[in-house]
Amino acid sequence: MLDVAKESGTSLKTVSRVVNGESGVNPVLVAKVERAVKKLHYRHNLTAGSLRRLGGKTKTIGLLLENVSNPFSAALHRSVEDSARSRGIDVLTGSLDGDSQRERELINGLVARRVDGLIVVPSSDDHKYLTTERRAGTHFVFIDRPALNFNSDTVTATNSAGVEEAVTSLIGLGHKRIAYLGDAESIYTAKERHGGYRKALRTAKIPVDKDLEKLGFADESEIESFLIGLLSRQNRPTAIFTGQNIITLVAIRVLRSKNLHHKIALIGFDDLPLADLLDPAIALVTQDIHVMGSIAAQLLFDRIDGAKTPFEERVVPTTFAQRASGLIKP
Amino acid sequence: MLDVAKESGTSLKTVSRVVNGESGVNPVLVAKVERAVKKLHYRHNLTAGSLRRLGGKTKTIGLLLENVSNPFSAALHRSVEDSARSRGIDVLTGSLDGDSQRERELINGLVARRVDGLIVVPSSDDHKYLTTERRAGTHFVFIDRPALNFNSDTVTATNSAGVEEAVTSLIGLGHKRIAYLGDAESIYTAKERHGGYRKALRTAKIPVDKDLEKLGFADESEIESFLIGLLSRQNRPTAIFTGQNIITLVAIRVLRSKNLHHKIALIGFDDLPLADLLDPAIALVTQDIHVMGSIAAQLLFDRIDGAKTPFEERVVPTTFAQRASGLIKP
DNA sequence: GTGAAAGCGCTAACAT
DNA sequence: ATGTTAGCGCTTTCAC
Repeated sequence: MLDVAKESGTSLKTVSRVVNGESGVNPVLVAKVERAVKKLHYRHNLTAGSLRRLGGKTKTIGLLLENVSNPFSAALHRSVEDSARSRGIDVLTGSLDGDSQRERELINGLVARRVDGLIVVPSSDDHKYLTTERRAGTHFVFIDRPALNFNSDTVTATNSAGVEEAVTSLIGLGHKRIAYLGDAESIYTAKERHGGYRKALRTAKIPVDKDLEKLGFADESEIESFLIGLLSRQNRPTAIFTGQNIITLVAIRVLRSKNLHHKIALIGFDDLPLADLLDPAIALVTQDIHVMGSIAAQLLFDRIDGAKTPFEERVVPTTFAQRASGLIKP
Repeated sequence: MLDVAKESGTSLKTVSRVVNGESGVNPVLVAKVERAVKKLHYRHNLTAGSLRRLGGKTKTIGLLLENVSNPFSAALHRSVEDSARSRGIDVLTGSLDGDSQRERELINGLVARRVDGLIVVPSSDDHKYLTTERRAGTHFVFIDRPALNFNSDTVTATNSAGVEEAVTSLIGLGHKRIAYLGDAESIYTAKERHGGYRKALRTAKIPVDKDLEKLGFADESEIESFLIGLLSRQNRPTAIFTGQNIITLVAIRVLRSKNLHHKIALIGFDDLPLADLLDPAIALVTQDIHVMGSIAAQLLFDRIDGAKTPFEERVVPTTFAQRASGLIKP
């Protein structure tokens, strides 16, 4: 910058003003500075600036996802990126893969980079350790699932109500034996979704049959074998609700292989590309990921801008995309 | 850091040594410093460090993709993230959406953040402007398509050979009227893929029928209407090759709506989730995205480490996943 | 092995 | 409207 000042015959501060587009600089000097910038191939150094800048903002946020390559995470990423870009903020991303150790490592790393804030799909089950980080000035917004032992802004979907609506529709068609396959209840969303299933049964006064439920699978083959067992029973279910997209995928495959895909109803949670092109088209309860991401970004930016309001817990409605597989009668 | 030094009764430099895990520090002092760090909630500031550090490395790279939420970009992102993580490097991402203006803006922004290097799926058709940036010390690796007017390391797939193989297999089944729908030839990969189609025809001495080809569509409805026109002709094609996944999707829908999905062969380029579950299962030519990403990351890290070797053009083989839709006979 | 001083590239506060 | 000076938090160099 000093070189540019010398080359243009001005002072360091004037160069700074021009480079930052501040108003109130003589156009003649602006032109001189710009010529020198070009000549010397000067590139402004943003990181050096944030060192001294008031508030020390780096105009960078962190986004910690389950896995940047899964469709849910990727869509969330895009939504956050769009909100961030409109404010000139860059996004550092990372995949946690459900690993709580990695969550801590990545958060520490991003704090060391002095990100202005973090949007996190949490992988750990205790976030007390963030209290210190927040005191040091880093803001946190949780998305998809809330933090534990740590109060913060949170964006979730109506997991329970979404499942309840879909299962109720199955009951409306006359189904009484509805299987439920989901993730382990230790996962917040899985517990919520299962709760919605149970609530729908309770409302319809259908007793819970634990043999029709399974929560938590080690891998795809375990899903498959449970389903095969379920379908080969005397008194097999007439409908299946799958609480997560990999489980839905396996269910589609198994139903096909048993040639039951037109006989047994199926509704899944989470979007699935091409679901409407399958035969039968697959009914799904989906989340409005774009809205969730932009709300999370907005909450974070408000905190970064100094909002001192109480933490918010925003809940975004799910959508029930009813399709042929959800309309099969018992 | 000075506060920590005071608290621990040591000097600033000793704190720096401890915080950076340098060897040759008295364990007693290390313990003292660590106690003070805890007590004062000290957090190391990485960005300040890179200001003075030799070589000025920020341990950050930029990754510019078509759109972080599309499956190809997302998979590439994950692959690069994994390579970067193993070297303690963070990744700043951005979506270009085919906008060359945005490409320049984002690259300028990332250079201003002093990323050590960039991996780019280019959206512009002239990269001469990067020459200056490279001279300033930023390294570039291009992926999926090469840069124009700018020599650099590049990772691409065997677009042409992949299509050629698939079209040749159609010819082997007896197809002579094979339609080709792809992106505009201004896009490198689209041109390559179309070239593979033409080559397969030439080898088999099948004359090109321009009525069976269309390159470049404004939107999905244009794809749809072209296909509908194609299929309602007297002398309609017996097979279709689609050079990109959105076109493949539309083709699947149109073939179904005309009830021709079991009569006309279809092979598409790029992976499509659930493609094997459709009826018929869809044959696809796919890229090994994971390998492409890790090669790109490796090339970039080598440059960052100072490699002065000539620029490399690495080509990763595609895979032909033959399935029912590709086996339909004329 | 440890510490003091200089300075990375920039912005803030205060002149002029 | 423009310039000067101090200092952000750290690493480097070099002296002890």
